[in-house]
Amino acid sequence: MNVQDVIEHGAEYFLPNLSIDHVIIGYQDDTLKCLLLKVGDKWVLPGGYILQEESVDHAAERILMERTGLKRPHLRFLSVFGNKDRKFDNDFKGFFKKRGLPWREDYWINDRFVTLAYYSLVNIDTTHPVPGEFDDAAEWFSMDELPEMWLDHNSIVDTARERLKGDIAREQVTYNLLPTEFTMPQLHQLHQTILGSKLDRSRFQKKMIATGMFERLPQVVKESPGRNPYQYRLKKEA
Amino acid sequence: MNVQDVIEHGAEYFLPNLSIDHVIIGYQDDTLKCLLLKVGDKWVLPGGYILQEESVDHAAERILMERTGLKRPHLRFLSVFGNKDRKFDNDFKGFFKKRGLPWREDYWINDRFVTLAYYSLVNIDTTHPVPGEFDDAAEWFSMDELPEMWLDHNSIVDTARERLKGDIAREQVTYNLLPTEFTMPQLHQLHQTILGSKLDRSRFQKKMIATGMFERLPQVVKESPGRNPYQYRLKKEA
DNA sequence: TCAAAAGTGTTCCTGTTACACCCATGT
DNA sequence: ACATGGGTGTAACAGGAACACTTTTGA
Repeated sequence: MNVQDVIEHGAEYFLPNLSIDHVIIGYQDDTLKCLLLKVGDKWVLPGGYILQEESVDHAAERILMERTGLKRPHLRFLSVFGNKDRKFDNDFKGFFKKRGLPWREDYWINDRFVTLAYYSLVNIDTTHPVPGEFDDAAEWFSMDELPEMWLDHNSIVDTARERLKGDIAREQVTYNLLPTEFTMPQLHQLHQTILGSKLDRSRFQKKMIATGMFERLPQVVKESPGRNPYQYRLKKEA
Repeated sequence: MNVQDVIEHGAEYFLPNLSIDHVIIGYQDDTLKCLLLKVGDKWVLPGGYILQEESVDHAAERILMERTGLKRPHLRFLSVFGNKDRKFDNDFKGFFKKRGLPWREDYWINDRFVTLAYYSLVNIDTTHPVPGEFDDAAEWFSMDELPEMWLDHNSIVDTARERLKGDIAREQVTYNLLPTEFTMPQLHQLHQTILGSKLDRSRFQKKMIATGMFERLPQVVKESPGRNPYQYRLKKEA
């Protein structure tokens, strides 16, 4: 479905005034990053609309899959963003002009939208972004240095970052951000990056191993100076 | 706005396909109760629609206030319910028949609706339910013995009950369910009711007092057999 | 004075904190 | 050999769990 089709016929297929946005979080170079798409001059979160005969959950997974190809991601509801003046008309106006397409005030996508925001944790190396019809580019940005984004998308990202901090204290899900095989020092550094504070290395390691979620692989990898760490991976559930 | 107005003109004022539902939780006779409204032959959660020029947050508070008169309730987002076949047409059909009103398939309220569910904790004695135009009655039901409800409203209540269990472990908000002055034994019993399990009385009391959130009132109340408990109330924030 | 209810204390145990110490490897 | 980084151990402490003890009241 190309841009013109979405504008003209989208209202027949999608629920109006309701959208889904994804904060897709990855980890690279000791930095938390999220996937953004360039639309016109600014950036947006990967998102989409809900089909009229489709559940919200299904739409969230479908949209994420369309942009990343991921089938079983760690996907979690973040929050509702529903300000009364949440309209993209100005942003779309610039986008249409840049594309040389006609723009009309009464396009359904110019309406006020309530969005359901989700966040997901992905391995950046195995995620292959697929820009959509509206997107001029797809890029990973440090969550601490975001470009100018449409409307409230900046604050959606900030909300996700805060939420992640709280969530890792309760549940072990961060391994989603690493390759399937990883070392404890890597996991340790990741947690420190998420929390933005130091964690006792010794205690962290024992705590992680004590969860019983990970199995140690006999292999060791050689690197530079010090001792070689073990690798771990998630235990398969029985 | 009466029923006929809502049906005929609601689509001009409200966002389509999106609703808000409230699980309003109170506590009475050692039981968690929630406020339900009778519409036709079955019961529904108090709810409503979002005005086109109104934020979602504002709508949630407005709707709650319309049905309870409460201005500053403990209000919390619960979850999105968005099954693909979430339509109330059959339920509305029965309701219209019972009221002797004409019913048409294409009424906007018969469309598929995604709902944003909230839960709130209120003091049952100071909450005065106000039935709306659609409602034949308003009643408090034990959350463990719900009547037959429209569509998925039963499971929304169940979700709220589960959520509450988790939330009280993290934050002290349960005092919202009690009068402004209460005793530790009362608070203790409330927590046991919410969790559905026994809590060590001694430890509970010390833990609550240790939070420093409550101030002890010198007064004591006389009752029956045993010793008279102190009363407590929430400390005013500085 | 006895049972019941409320307040306080004691003991045990677990998990957290902050280190110290021991291994392995590259320079 | 030594600095660096990874793995394990230990002592001090805080908080949770289970239960005993004391105080106050009505019958």
